[in-house]
Amino acid sequence: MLQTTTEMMEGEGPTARQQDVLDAVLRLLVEEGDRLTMTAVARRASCSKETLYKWFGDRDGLLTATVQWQASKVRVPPVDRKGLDLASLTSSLERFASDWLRVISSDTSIALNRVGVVHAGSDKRDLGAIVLERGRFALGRRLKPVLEAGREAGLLEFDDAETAFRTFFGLVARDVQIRLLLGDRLELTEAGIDGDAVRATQQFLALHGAKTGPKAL
Amino acid sequence: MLQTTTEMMEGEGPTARQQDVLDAVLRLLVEEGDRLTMTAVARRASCSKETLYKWFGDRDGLLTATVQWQASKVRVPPVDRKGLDLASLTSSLERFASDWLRVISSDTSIALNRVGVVHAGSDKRDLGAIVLERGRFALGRRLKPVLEAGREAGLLEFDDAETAFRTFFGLVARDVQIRLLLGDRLELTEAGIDGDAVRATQQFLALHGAKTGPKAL
DNA sequence: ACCGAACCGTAACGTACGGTACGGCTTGTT
DNA sequence: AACAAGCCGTACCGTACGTTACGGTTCGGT
Repeated sequence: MLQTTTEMMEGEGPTARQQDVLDAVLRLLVEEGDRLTMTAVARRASCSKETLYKWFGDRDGLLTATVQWQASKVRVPPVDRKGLDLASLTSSLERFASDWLRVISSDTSIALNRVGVVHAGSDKRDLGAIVLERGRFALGRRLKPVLEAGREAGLLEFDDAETAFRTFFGLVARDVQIRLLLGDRLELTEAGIDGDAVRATQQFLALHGAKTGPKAL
Repeated sequence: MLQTTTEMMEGEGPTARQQDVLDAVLRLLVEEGDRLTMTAVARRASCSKETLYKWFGDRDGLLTATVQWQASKVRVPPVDRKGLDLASLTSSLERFASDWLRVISSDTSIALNRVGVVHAGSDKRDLGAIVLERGRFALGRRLKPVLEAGREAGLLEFDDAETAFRTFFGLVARDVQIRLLLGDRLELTEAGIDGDAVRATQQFLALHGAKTGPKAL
């Protein structure tokens, strides 16, 4: 409720102790869903509620900080645009696909997306927007340069990178995310994920691969 | 809380008056999200809370009845498997795709899916399972016979109908559902939906269309 | 006309939880 | 040693909401 800087809002990230608290929130979010209480957080993190409110302002502030904290932990392996050939492009796409599948099927991602969906349903749209921004849109920003590099190298053909990305997204995610969010017990094995990544990549290449030479599959 | 038949649980569907109540819940769910209160429902539906509890048992019972009621309203236009050629198959798929896009982008669907996601996050997994069952899985059951008819007619090629359906699902829905659930203002015009349906269908045919004769696109 | 069932509107109850206040402990500073 | 700051644990407050209870009204059956 306080507009005045309640800490955290400022530049530098959370302190080590605050990170511990946020990790506790994350774990609790996985276990309890959105009905976690401030009391439970305080108990789990071995801190007082007073401290929680001093650091994060209110419950929403705590959840927001948690979402951002988790998002900041996702590291982005940069893609080298040099020496791009079909093999390296293929493996890049497969890599993106399997990484993404692993992310969206993780407990934390599911819990965070649930929180985002809940908040998007209230008037507080912030959390949903953050999850979207750090998830789906961040992925798009990372992948589009790869697609465009592929096009410049004559390996891919498409008009709009955004549209091409969305096709790739659909081929990779399919019904996985909505099923997991709705509670479907969908067991994704390592091998299954890798297989799906290969399949999605091949399908994408079949749709957008340059028609020069014999296409794979 | 009552285990004894609290009405509704039995065979016949809700009475006309009960349907009015459920429609009110639906409207309220669209407006308020999951934070609708029993008091608000009673006021909106012009009925007493006592009646709500008598008819639906408790809050979850009311929500469950609402989800099932909405799901039962979706009518299924049967697909004729006779005289299947590429043109009719294509238009069937396009029809499915545009119908589906219209459903998942509707206010009621978004609200209902949000409720399902929320409940899937609690221990009450029922609502999520129902939404999944009446949504994604119902679509699969409806579409798979069409795909298999297309295969028998020599128009499609695939090993597993389930896998083929999931590909189609991904090509149609892409990132639309998760974006809407997370609160993204995604304006889907009629023309845009129809265009996406055509695109998804063409992509699906490019991947799974029989290799006899020149393929479209 | 009378009776009972169903139902409406509202008031009341109990509880869970967000948020606040406070006493005591630890740690670092002078 | 004395003091201040920061924080933990706990008790407390106010409120929102699920649930129950009840008086009054409508309505179909006899």
